Amino acid sequence: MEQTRKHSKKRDAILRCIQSTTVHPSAEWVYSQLKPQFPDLSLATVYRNLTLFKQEGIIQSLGVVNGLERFDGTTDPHVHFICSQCGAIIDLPHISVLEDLQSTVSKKINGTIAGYSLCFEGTCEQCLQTQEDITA
Amino acid sequence: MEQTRKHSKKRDAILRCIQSTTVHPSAEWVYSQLKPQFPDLSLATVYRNLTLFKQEGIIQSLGVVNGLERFDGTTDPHVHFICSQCGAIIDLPHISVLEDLQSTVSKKINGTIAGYSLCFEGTCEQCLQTQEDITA
DNA sequence: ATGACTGCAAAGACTTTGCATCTTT
DNA sequence: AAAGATGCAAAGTCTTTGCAGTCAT
Repeated sequence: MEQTRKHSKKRDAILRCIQSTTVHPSAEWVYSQLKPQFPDLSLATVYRNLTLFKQEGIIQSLGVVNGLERFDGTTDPHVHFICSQCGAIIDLPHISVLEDLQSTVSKKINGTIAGYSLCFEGTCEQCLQTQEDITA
Repeated sequence: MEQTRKHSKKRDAILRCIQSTTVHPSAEWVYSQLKPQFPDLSLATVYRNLTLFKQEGIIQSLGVVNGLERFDGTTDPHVHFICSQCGAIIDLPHISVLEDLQSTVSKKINGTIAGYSLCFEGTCEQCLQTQEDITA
């Protein structure tokens, strides 16, 4: 039997939550956002639905930062900046040069490319600011 | 008191191991490689030293793939390809276009950039081959 | 009603840590 | 000797899973 999807308010809320933020949240973050509205929400449900969305390809995983998997409500490949101090993940506007790279790369490895992730790492503006404050 | 580093055969071996392979290994992989040569080696030691090398900046972490953190004995930022089927991480020759991007990005975010990681994802040649074999 | 969805708690998987012991200097 | 390094096992974290109850169709 084919698995038929049923409607679920919590699932909807989880998806809406991740799609309406720019923080590239972890499961825990989504959970804590929705908990007030759904007092009986379980973290397991968040994990289960996030996994589901990933499989369906409507969200993407950005990998693990400081032990927590981070998600992106957007599915198209794009560029991120991760602050190595606070773990913030900041979106950067699409950089078109990569289109060319993609075809170059697929030829080089003789494989197929499903997507890419270009990630810069360093210290974000806010953390630089904080440092200054402390040093001052 | 300043922590003085002492010499350790196992540490040396761990570093040599990760520096002399192109597989971008996990801690477990390094452990299993060295275990025959050091029967009393502990996985904890591998983890501890890997963490140490990371802090010293002589190796880099490529993030978590299928639940396992993967390392690279090389520290300079470069491009990788990850096979989403088998988890293989393949090095790709440096792509110079990124130099320009880096400065563009640092201006955009008003932060400092320590490095980047450009990662393509898809199916590697070997896995494509395997699929053909199965389908055939 | 039927099958999917969920909460809860237990189980898992990977990594870290405490402590006694062994090594290096 | 003194201080770091290691093995072992226990503890931690994040994530997944089993199961019984709940909700959507």
